[in-house]
Amino acid sequence: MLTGSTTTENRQPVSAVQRIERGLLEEIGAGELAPGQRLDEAGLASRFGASRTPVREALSRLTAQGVLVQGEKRGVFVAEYSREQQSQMFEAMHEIEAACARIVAQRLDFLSRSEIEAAQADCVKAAEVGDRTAYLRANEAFHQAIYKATGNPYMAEIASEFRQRTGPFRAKKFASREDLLSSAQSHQALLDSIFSKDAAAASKSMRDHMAVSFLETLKAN
Amino acid sequence: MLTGSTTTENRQPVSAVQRIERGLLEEIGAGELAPGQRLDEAGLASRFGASRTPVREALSRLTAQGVLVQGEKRGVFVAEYSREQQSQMFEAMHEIEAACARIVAQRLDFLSRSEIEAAQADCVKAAEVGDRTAYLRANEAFHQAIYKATGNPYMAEIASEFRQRTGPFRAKKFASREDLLSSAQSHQALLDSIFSKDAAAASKSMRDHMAVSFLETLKAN
DNA sequence: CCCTACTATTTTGTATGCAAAAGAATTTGT
DNA sequence: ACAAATTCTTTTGCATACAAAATAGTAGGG
Repeated sequence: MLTGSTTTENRQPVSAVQRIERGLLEEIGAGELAPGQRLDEAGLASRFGASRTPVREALSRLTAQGVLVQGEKRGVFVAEYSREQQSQMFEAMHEIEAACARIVAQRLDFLSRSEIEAAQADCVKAAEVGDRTAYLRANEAFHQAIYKATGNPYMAEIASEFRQRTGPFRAKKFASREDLLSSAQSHQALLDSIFSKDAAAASKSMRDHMAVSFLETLKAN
Repeated sequence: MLTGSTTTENRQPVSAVQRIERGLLEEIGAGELAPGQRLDEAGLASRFGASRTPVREALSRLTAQGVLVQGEKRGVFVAEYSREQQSQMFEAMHEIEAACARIVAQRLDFLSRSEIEAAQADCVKAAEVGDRTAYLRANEAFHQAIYKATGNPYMAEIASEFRQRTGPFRAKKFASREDLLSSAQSHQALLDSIFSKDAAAASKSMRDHMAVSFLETLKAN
């Protein structure tokens, strides 16, 4: 969304701050750093082979982005959310995703349609062989292709950020091959409505998709 | 949105980082720091009576939030947006605001209705006496009351952040007493539809309100 | 006058040290 | 045995110094 990018777009050396920030984001997204877990400046400095200064800066940036939270007096923790908060986050996410679907239905062009279809084909392939890791990656790419097709970087960024935040608990619903196949099938229904260019239908279809997704996520957590 | 809060909720001393971050946010919002303007670590350190360390941290946090952007090789600048980017930002803002209106129409209760009405009364009062500063403040409070009424802090936070980002160029449309009155009147139409509890009408009404708002902003800039 | 090379200056990223605050452990008193 | 006080340790926020990178300024040559 309105957050700064941590991707290196130019050929600049990656600063220690960026390395640490990125490394932590990956660990949080992968569930290696659990919600509520405390992060330790000195330990991280040692782990990432840097001094406390860039560690502090990376931690501070991540608190500014809401990924980490600062304790009242001391300590920085991985943000955790109650069930109610998760539900509110999903609600907001539903709204954003539905808006994205509507916008895409209105402004779909040949290129973005192709990109979305390619991403869906990857989802289907990964689901059929029951490759969970590949499916998670393909699923993300699928949704990213939809965001890109909005042609609005701000919509794309908000949506991406919600996906990142909800990623760890969302990932738990993809336990079996059947789960993967079901998800990929759900995508197809969604795409049919988007490709119909009926904005209202696309929006509704995305809401339905997200609602099912949320229920499955609740069951899996 | 999903950014960390910079408000001090407990009785903790305000750190230099927080002071600097807040000070810069205020200056940007007030237009005292113009889009594209370069910020200078040493100058800020001197200005805020601190060393470079907290200045760097504050700047880094604000780049993480997208309020500032880092130059390719050096320098930190106030983020600036092309007309197209502003348009995209407004589009995203329209979606969020329309979603907020719909949610409020669905879940309005006595307390939130009262709060919104009180905020609108302040807008009307400020508009009638032609007090621009008071109107800007009341207008923000009005929109904040709507966000609060969603009962969803994530929706509220995204919406607030868009308002903060678009604030400087939006403020320019409130030049005369007539502008203020017109805006306050537009609010009333919006509220009628929200208070009707018709979610679709509320959503549409907010879209209309935002569309007019955007056109006026274009004219004033 | 323009271009290149060199030097000086500025900016950036980070390491280290220090003081204050907070928390944990130990000691003392009842 | 328990509570309060004291001491020790850890954490936090920040200042300062240093080295590397980037930029600006100057001199010399064509």
